[in-house]
Amino acid sequence: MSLNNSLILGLPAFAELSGEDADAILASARSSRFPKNAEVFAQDEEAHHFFLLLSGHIRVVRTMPEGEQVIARYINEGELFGIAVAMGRTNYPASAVAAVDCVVLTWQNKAWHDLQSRVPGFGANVYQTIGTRLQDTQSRVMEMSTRQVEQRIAGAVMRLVQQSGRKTEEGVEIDFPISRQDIAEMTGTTLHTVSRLMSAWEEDGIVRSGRQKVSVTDPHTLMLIAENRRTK
Amino acid sequence: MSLNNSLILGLPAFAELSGEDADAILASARSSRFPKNAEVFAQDEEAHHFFLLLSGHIRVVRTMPEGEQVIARYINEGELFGIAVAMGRTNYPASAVAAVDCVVLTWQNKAWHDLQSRVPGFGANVYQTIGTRLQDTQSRVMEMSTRQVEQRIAGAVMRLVQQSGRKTEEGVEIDFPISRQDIAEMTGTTLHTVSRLMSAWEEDGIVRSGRQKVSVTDPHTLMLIAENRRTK
DNA sequence: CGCTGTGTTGAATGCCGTCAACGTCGGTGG
DNA sequence: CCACCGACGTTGACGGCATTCAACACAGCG
Repeated sequence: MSLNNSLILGLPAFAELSGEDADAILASARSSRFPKNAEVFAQDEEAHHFFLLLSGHIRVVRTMPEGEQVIARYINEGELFGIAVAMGRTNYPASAVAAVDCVVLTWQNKAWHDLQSRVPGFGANVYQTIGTRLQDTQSRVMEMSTRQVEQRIAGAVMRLVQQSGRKTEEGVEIDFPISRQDIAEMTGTTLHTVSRLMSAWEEDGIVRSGRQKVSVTDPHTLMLIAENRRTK
Repeated sequence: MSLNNSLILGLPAFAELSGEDADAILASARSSRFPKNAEVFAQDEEAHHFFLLLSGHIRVVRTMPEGEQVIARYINEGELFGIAVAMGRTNYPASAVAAVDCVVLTWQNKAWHDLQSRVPGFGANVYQTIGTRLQDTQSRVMEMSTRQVEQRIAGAVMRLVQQSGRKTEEGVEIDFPISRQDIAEMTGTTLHTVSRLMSAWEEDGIVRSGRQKVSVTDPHTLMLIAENRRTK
């Protein structure tokens, strides 16, 4: 047996699943390793598969005709991604790139129906996931419409440490490599502005950051900045 | 019989539906009229119903804690809306307001399961709708990240006339009342900037507009502006 | 040891938001 | 009918935030 069912039994998408059903589901999946910066799938490519991230972090990126890139989201361990099939799409609307070395489960689209019928609550869970992503994206539109750059960057960094933070001796660190350019592509600004603001925050002891690395040492103040309630 | 099944038989969400099934589905629905500016449901309110717009236009609005508003989308005739139940949400994430006098079909959430099992392709159609809305929202994020205000406004106006346009003798007119403020809330800018730019476009013979009314007389040039390819 | 990717910082420009004032339309009530 | 009032629209002046342009520093890697 190649894959152990304990890989998926703890995940929300496969809650309430029996051990033997889990084995059957894993039998139809393929496990693969993607080294850092490898592309799991490419934007506009025909969507024949869907994926589950077992370990690592995936960056989902949309590229415009003129070449500008926007980071749609980061995928965390245990999340489904590339689920074009669930939305009735035939092509991937974005690319998925490994932010670090990753392990990924891959299914063919034709296994979708089997998963829906075999796993209780799978469909509901998936559609809730999509719904959550829609709400997150709407919130991002609101943030870009109503907040200025410093608040948006602070909010983005807060969200990253909340959902992918790792405690260290100097605060909470985003546990994958992330550049100024990446943060700029998440917030609709430039790497220059990100660099300037993060330098200022470092002066004030709010963050510690370096090459592709960001730690938050004073989450409280950073949250105040995100809400534009900081008392200078 | 209070509702005629021809009301819904032509709609994409109810494709491949038999006449008697349609009758049964309508029997579980309630039809109501909402005058202009009436609220169909309110943001954060518990979601007990979902809706289908039979006629009119609905504006979906999200309000921030500080009071700023953002228009998430406009709903056209024949579209489902307020489908929190399909995303596993218990509250509405936005408000829905009638942009003109509207006729709306309302179901209780408990009718959701019945519709899914009785109508072939209903589930797939709904999830495709949600998927499309997610992609649209992502595109909006990209647009706000990479284009400047004039291009964004041009793009928004083009989309409005494409999906809700009505031919008149002086071009294609958006067939519901829309103010400068509304357009600003769709594009993340201010009513002042919208007014200035639309005045300039009117000078150039690209649009004709007045109180809560916008007609596009030169769609080609407006599209060029949206793509930042206009030769001044 | 050079090269590429990443990060920092200064200076100048300009887009567009803010503030302000005024004009106009349409509905409403006396 | 007309006067009033609120919603909507226009336009000018000003200024600030953030981009743009530029130059340099530093790290990791082959």
